[in-house]
Amino acid sequence: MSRRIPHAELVDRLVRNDIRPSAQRLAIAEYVLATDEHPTADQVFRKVTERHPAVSRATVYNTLQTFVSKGLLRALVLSEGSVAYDPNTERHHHFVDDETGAIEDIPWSAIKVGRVDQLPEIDVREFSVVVRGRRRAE
Amino acid sequence: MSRRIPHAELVDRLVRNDIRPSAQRLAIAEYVLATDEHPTADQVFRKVTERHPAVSRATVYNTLQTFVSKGLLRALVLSEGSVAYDPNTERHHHFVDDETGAIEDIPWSAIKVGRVDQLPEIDVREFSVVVRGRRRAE
DNA sequence: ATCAAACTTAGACCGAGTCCAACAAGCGAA
DNA sequence: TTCGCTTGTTGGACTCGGTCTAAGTTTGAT
Repeated sequence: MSRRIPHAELVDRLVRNDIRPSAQRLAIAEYVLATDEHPTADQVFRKVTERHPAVSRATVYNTLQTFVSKGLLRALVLSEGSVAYDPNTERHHHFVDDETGAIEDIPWSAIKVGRVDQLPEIDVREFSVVVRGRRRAE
Repeated sequence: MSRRIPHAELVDRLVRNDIRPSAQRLAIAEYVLATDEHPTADQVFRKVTERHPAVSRATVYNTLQTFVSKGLLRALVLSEGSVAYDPNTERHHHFVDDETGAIEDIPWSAIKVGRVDQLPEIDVREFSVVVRGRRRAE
């Protein structure tokens, strides 16, 4: 997976979301907006600096936060230890593999959840189901 | 909330779960098994050492892991930053307050979730709904 | 060309959590 | 009892994810 996104399209996505398309941000976007790996910030840092060694840690962290605040990424708090980033900003659920710790998306339609907005005392902003288990041997 | 658990009952719960009731473990259990605060490991450490200053950080972390592996606690990965512990080991969902970051339990019966065990390719060990939002002003 | 705002950098710093080597306690066997 | 093994505890060093800061660079508007 993780199709390559054409440069022009990346620039366009940043600009449309009010983010100046600096070289560093494009380098980060190139990886993180295309991946399906749910990387942590540090994994993004390592991956990006493979190709662009000059990009600093602070820039990666700042940029990820910018992307989240502009809606290009979601921050997930599902994995042990650190926050993971998910370029799939549509509603979906998550599966966490017990063996590997890997996070995968589950389509919204695959699980029915009822009554969440009828909870008294809570203004629901969002909700999702987190499933933990293991991949079934095929 | 957070009723005091009698000493004898604490000892009994540890013993029944194959955990030797050392003084340190009891000091930790006394707080963490009775609280409804969903503390992080470090919060447990600080709370316990208020009363028992000699207990070391390593012991707290070790003990919490022991308690989790023996089923006295659940480890939650919901809060920003670190793992939180929940003495409520019955099935329940969680609500994370956007403003305060506080985690609260939602009764299992309050939300209906369908079709989770019919997911192809996944052996489901557990699942729960995480709701994020804010407490409604009363 | 100038200047301010936005951006990036390296490295210091922080705090949560783990690791380790040494010490202490608990417990069964003789 | 004492011996010796296992289990538990300690504190300090260490790691690692992440933040902060001060200084330098780039950008875009004028």
